[in-house]
Amino acid sequence: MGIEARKLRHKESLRQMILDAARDLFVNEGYKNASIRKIAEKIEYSPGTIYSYFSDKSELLDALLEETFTGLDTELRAIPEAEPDSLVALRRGLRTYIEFGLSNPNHYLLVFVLDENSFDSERQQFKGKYGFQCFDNLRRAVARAMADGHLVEVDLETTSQALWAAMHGMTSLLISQPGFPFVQQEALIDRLLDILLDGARRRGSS
Amino acid sequence: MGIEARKLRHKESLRQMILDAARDLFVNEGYKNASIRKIAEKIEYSPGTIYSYFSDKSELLDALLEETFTGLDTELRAIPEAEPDSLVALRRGLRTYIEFGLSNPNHYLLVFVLDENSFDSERQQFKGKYGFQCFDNLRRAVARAMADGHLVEVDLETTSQALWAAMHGMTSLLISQPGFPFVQQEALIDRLLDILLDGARRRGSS
DNA sequence: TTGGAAAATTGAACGCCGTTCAGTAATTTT
DNA sequence: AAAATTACTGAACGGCGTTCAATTTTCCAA
Repeated sequence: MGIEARKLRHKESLRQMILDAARDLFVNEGYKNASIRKIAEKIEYSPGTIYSYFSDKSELLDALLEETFTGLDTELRAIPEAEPDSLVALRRGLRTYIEFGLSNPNHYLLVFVLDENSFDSERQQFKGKYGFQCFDNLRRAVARAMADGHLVEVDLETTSQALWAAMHGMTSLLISQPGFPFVQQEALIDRLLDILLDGARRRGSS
Repeated sequence: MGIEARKLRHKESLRQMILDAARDLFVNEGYKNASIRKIAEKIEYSPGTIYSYFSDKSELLDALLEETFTGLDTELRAIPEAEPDSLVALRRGLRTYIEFGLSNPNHYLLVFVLDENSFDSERQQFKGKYGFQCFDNLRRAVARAMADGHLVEVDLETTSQALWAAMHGMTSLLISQPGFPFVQQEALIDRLLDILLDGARRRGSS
């Protein structure tokens, strides 16, 4: 059995080597510019070998996305446990989402923005999986803030989706339009959060 | 002189043929999948000919973007003249923006989302030009609503950028995540507009 | 009308790409 | 030691954006 185990360990380690090389190239040169040949050269194997570990280039991408987004999900899950005030927790969740995107711009864009075939709905669905998982965290945070009377109880799903859209917009603009003369980033994010939480807040108590 | 004019007209018409064929392919198959060879075949010329009218593939794209976005700019410019209530005008402008994006998804994504080289800042700047032009319309609408006392007078630029980000987010999510179980589109857009305009509104009068 | 210059167009060629697969090398089993 | 299984190679395929020498077409002066 030790032999089987070693073989398996070797396969695993090569698989990880491929992933590491791929991440480096995807992040630094973008998905399109990172060629299978370059990845193969980096790990000193032939291009063909990669295809016995991953069925195609986009499966490499999927594996990396899963790794990265699992991290965000963990971060988001921790917030409601650490923060008793549900409105503060919601705000922190929204900020965390944006900051994750800004720290992992390539990964973020690849999950939330279609740029390739347009069709291929099978894979598109899969790509989105991680996004939908993270969205659940947002929905729970909104639900809690509504239950606590902080937010007006307009349809939970609609409100959550509207907030997500706004977050996504801020994140993707900051990433993909670096040439635009944005005001100071922190102030801009705070202003959007102010507007959103104010606009969704239950009136009458203040 | 009539000869020169005819030659020029012919060059113009071939240029337009190329653009028409390119638009068709860019929109229907996406920028990446639309190859110069396919465009050439469509107009029954050789691939090389296209390069005596456009310096490269992305210049084709730029020309198409300019055509399309000039249309949006015109639409947006017309709103403040037609709508006396500045708050209603602002809302209509925001809606127009989203609807334009939804009607021209490929063009929208190509202007507002980077997906290619990541670097190449020269062209990135140029691509954004149209977006920035449209942003001016939003800023003017916000300024007017502030001047009329409808919105709280927090920094104009910051508020405008925050609203733009939210719009962009809704637009690009609806375009690029067709697999997500969104609630009814109209209701979702309205809810976001409600939240935003409520969150930015001057308090105390209601 | 015609000859030659100027302009327009061609299409083969270059160096990339993702992907496949017959063949070879390495390893394990018998 | 031979056979069988596994891992890996790298040439090859068809496609891409782009270039450019060669060719065709168009124009005007002689």
